[in-house]
Amino acid sequence: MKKEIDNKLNLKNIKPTAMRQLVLQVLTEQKTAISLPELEQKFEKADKATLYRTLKTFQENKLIHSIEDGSGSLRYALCQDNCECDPEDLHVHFLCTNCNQTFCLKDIPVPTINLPSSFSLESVNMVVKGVCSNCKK
Amino acid sequence: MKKEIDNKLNLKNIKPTAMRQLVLQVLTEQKTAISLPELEQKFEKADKATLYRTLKTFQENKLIHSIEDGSGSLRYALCQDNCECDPEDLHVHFLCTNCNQTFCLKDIPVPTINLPSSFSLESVNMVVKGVCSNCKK
DNA sequence: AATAACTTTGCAACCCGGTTGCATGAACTT
DNA sequence: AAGTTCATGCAACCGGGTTGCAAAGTTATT
Repeated sequence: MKKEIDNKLNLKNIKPTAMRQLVLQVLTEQKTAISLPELEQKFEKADKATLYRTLKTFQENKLIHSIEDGSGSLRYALCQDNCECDPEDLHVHFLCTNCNQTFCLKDIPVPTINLPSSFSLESVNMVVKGVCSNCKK
Repeated sequence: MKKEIDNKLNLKNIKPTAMRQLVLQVLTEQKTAISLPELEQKFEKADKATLYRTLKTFQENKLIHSIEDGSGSLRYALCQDNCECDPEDLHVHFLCTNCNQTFCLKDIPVPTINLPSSFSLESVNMVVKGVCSNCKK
């Protein structure tokens, strides 16, 4: 619903332009994390750079998070409601080596790592690769 | 020592060409995981494609492992002696956001993840980002 | 309502890591 | 020595990501 989309944007202090509404729409319908090229394909005609910058603003305002998907490219997915993208907020991601989809394992938080005390922690990227349930059959 | 280098190669069934000896030499001296472009710079004149293929054979023969370093590119480091690159053999990597070096945290194994039973596990890429001890001072 | 100031969009171009095709060259086989 | 196989070097390409810049759209100011 249009209202909800605008709401989400407003909540994160993102001006609701047409483009942004559309992109958020797609991200909302999307069950798996999506890459920029994939997002591009969801539109008839859309400019890569604009989408790129849209994702960037979304990420800066913590509406979405990104992960390196384990195959060299970035994927994006909506954050949980009160996610601040701090290490505690992060979950594990799963890349299916067959269908190439990336799943957010939202209920598997990234395990805590005991870094040497001389290292400081900012974020964690954890991607598990394997075969997903759809492809295993 | 030349002998040791050749030994390592032979042990993994890799024909010890001049190029391979040189690359293994560099990897041995290297304390942190190195990227292909970085490796290129270690030589006066060397072909990217050759280095690329050298790394690839090294990896196929489990002499080195690779990780997505958290900034979109791949880095390579020598495997531990009896590493088979199975999930149990893997360790956590650390990317310093300041000096951009990637450290193998050899004594921190990748934590076990309880995947939904419908998912099968092949490998794990875990990169922690933060500031390393050298840069923290 | 008109102008100025700022933001977003679209296009083109670029960068860079990774990768492949192909021809030459080295090493091993008979 | 001829033939096969494998390694190397060069060039070219691909694709994801990123930037500069000018046009279009918004918002603020008078």
